[in-house]
Amino acid sequence: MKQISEKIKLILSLSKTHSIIIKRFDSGMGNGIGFNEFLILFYLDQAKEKKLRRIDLAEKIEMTASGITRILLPMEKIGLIKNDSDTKDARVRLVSISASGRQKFEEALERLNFLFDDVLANKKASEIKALSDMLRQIGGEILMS
Amino acid sequence: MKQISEKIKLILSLSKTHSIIIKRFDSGMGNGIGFNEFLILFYLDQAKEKKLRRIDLAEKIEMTASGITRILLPMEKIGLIKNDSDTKDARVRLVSISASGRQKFEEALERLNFLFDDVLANKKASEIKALSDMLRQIGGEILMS
DNA sequence: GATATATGCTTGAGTTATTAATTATTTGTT
DNA sequence: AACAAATAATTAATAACTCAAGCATATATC
Repeated sequence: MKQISEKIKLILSLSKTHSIIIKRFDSGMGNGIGFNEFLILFYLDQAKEKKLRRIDLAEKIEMTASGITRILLPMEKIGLIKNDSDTKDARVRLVSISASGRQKFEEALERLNFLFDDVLANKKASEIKALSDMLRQIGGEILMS
Repeated sequence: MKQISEKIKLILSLSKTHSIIIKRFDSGMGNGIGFNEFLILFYLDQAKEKKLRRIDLAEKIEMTASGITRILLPMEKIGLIKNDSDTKDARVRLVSISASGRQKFEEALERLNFLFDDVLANKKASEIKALSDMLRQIGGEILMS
């Protein structure tokens, strides 16, 4: 039996759990939106009145600018987001969340919170925070390596 | 500013770090194979002389049977895996890793280990194990919820 | 102030996955 | 034994992304 390091096991665990979460989100509990659409609405909601450039959105959700163009198109069509031009830079197309987009987002957020209330019921707040921080750190380290 | 729960932050962290890992793996460090191909080779390597059914592979890597069919086709063509039929059940097509597949896998594994030696350099073994266990637990909880 | 280079975004083509339907075979029921 | 239901795998159609190229605009350099 080949010995598999704990580092590799970590990657496998992370990958598997990620797949499970995305699958669950996309099949029903996402309130009609996919996980990446949820992420977009999240960052737009965080930005509040401020608008985001497509390129910034791309960086935040680890997607290409091309992918952003394509995912935003139907989102605008069904009124989840709004487009604006930048007065300072004509190349830029700013994106902001609409009222109905914010509502849809908040509903999805609530469902996600409910699910994880159950899933993480036996975890201490400190544990959750520690796990979260560690994951972020790892991501940062990879980007810098 | 809307308050975002630690639970949601955890999902965001997990998702982001996952994206970063996959991106890094698929662009170069995977030794020519993609992350899902790596996962397939991993489980086949673990199984050693035992062969796996496509459906089992699908479950292990959280992919559909259809996806497995498509990803295995080119892998067989370039000789990373081998196909066999089951003597007991004619519906089944068993898959096993080839010698060259094992070599390719071990090279990718080594690179991944090197990368994470750096990335996790400041983490204790116990921390890594704890993180890994917690992620697996969460995945399990979601499946049961 | 003209020209080279960089940046933001979109588009066409290709890739990789999914879902729904189909085929082949096995298992269970009467 | 006959037939219904379940299971393993594939296929066709579709979805969601990527990469490479291109267009428009902005910035820097001479």
